Amino acid sequence: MADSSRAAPGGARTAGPRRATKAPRTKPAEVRRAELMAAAERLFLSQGVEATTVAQITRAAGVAKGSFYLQFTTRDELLSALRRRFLDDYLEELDAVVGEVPEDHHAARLAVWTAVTLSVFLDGAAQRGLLFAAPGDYAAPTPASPGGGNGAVERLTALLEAGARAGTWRLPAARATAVFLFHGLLGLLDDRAGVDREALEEAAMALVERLVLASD
Amino acid sequence: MADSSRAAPGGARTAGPRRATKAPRTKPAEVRRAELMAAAERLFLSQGVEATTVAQITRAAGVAKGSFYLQFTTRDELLSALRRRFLDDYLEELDAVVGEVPEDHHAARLAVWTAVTLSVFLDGAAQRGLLFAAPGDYAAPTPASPGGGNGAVERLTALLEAGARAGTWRLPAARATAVFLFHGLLGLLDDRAGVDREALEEAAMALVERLVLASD
Amino acid sequence: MADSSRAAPGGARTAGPRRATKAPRTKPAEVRRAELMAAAERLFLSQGVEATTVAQITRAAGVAKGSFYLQFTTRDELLSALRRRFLDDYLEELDAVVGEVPEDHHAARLAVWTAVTLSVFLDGAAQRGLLFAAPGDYAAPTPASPGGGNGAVERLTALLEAGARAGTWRLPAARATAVFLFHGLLGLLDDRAGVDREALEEAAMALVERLVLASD
Amino acid sequence: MADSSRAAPGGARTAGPRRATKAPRTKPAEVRRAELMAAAERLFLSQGVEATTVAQITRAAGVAKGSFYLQFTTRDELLSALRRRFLDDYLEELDAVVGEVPEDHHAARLAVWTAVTLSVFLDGAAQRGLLFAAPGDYAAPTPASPGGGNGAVERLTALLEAGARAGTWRLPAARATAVFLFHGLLGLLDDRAGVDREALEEAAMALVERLVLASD
DNA sequence: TATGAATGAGTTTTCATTCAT
DNA sequence: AATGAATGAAAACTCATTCAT
Repeated sequence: MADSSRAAPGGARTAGPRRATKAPRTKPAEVRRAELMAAAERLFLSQGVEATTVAQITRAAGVAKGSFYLQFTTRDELLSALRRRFLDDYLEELDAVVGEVPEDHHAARLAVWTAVTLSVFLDGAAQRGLLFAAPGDYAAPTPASPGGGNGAVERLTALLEAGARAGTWRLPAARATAVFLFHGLLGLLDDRAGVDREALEEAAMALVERLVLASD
Repeated sequence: MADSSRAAPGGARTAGPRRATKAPRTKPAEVRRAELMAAAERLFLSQGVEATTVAQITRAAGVAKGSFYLQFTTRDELLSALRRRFLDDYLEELDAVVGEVPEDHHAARLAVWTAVTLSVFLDGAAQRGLLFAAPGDYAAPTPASPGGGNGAVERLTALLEAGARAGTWRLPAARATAVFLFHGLLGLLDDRAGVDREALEEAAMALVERLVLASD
Repeated sequence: MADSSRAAPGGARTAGPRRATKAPRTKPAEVRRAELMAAAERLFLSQGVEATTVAQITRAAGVAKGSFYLQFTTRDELLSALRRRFLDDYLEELDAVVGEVPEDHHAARLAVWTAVTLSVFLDGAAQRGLLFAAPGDYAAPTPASPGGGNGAVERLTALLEAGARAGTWRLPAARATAVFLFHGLLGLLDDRAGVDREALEEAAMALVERLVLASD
Repeated sequence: MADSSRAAPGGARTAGPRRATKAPRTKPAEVRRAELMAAAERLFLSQGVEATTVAQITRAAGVAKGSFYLQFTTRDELLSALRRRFLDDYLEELDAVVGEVPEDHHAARLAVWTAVTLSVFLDGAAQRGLLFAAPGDYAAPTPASPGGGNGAVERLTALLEAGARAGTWRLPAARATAVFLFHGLLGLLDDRAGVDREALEEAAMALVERLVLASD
């Protein structure tokens, strides 16, 4: 602030005792960014998003506070980046795996959609709560916010409609079913107290089948 | 902090000449507490929990900042109180309304459970996101956090099990079904973009029936 | 920031060993404000405006940092307040003292204007540089910023015009003369190296007379 | 840091095949310094000194941040350099132009001094406020700060004294008059609201004459 | 010489909580 | 019980300066 009373910063290493090999202090932006995101993810998980400060993140990442702002303009931007990355990965996997199933195997596609969703949110369980805390975060893109929605429900809706058209199942409201199904699944994940993965997957699959394939 | 039904302290009223008409500055703790909670609820709804300060709450409630701490030891305590109250009201209504249906009318009980849940969360839609933001907030009481759980899933589980025992429906995993159903329902609420209440209730009911009454 | 990880502040006195008499920790806003302004003025004087931090000001005023923001919404607001107060005082004195001289004693009015200006800026010498650092701070109110100007030049211009109309002096451009005179005076103040007050006033007066009463 | 006229280092140019056309990355220190100063001047003008960061300056100059510190040890040093350069140019022109007037034409010398000062500060108007913001920046070198002073007042003082000795005018206090005159002039520049250059110069000249040549 | 990633002290501002009246 | 001035511990973000490459 002052013209002439600015402190003279100093070097100061982070830690590391020797640096025998290389360990360049200066890393590619990509790497730094990834390290910060990883550190943040860990902290968000253990303390919650709100309780985590930029200082903690940089400390955990082993960089100075200022370095954070070399990668993100804002604490919030990090959050968005985390969200986006998680979603992108999820949707990418969804598309890849579902894409391998022949288009007219609707039931199989549904099973695969469910399995992938379950597995992604199981592994990234934490992200789920961390990144989609606000109600509406899973919501469909509305005219008001066309960027909304997360893609998963949209894909599922399309899948359900295709199956309905083909007569694989009968569904009065594909979109509502998709939403119900998606959230039901996530709820299951939230709730899994002492339930092992196997059992969880089995139960989930059964419920999905009941819901979609119900003869009624 | 005190009980609840305490007469408005007006010792000086009978004798003292001034302040004949004005409302008593000293209100029963219960009333103050309720006023603060109401103010907080309003603010949380319009601005979000994080963005609402104690100062704003007391201003809105028309009391001094210090008075807040006469009713709540902490800002967080207010949040808990709000949560607890919402849940208690919900569960109370659930018990009351479901209780009116004969014990052996399982399908009717399920329908009523659904209708009440839907209606409560529709009206208190906002609270939902405000008060149950963290993952696990709906979860069952675990050994780790025995205070967890919200009772709704537990009641639904019991209801589903009773119906299964009676043969009204067949369910391999009552608890999982209850969880799935509950979250699916909430998801539907989150997602309702331009859907009117009627349609929402109808769709929800249909889905619940499909899930539970599925012939399989 | 976090919902539940806020630090619990503590009391902590400022200093004062005993507090035998009264010294209420809680002072009227007016007083606190004045104390902060006084402290700021002192610091601005010795270190410059830019180099002075809010922390320094509150420390000097013997209050906690937060107390600053009870009186000023912003560091800049303090600056404005300081400016405004200085100007108001100056103009008030100008009006009061000049007002005592009969309206048609133009030369006397000019002398009084000069004396007051000199004395005010001598005593508040520092403010001058502190508060009117930006070029244009003394400027006339323009159509663009009608609030601009400091009033002193305007008053002087009117005074000079009156004298010209009365034939006390002849002036081709009253406004320009006023501006020139005002800044010349301030320059003198800036420059006074080892010159005592008496001498300064005498020299200033002589110059003003030369400039305005020049027979030419 | 080096001299100034150094051939563009192009040792590799004759042999190496690449970079045949592009400008040399390595420029003489003088040039770099000048480019940085130019960029800084531009930014200071448009945003203010305080608001301009080293990063902005280097970006505008098309060099890396680190290169700044190859030319200036400090941000403040750049400011000094800018100040010094402006003053040097001004004084140089003053000496050159005034020097062309015969030594005994005191009135003419004064007129020329005024014209040059006016013109320099009119063109470099902005620098004025940017570089001489602090009070005392125009002041005479004092025993306390012997580096102070800007030379202009000193030259004017000498000029006025010479004229007084020659009887061209009578001045009780040459130094005070010089200071008054100099600041009066600058004030005029500051104040010029909608006044064109011509009119400004005319008014200034008239005031200077009144002040110095006053019959009194 | 040139680079720009990295540093970290320092700044303003916010706000839960306390406590003297 | 009620008040609201006072507190001070953070938090987010900036930026002059350094230094390994």
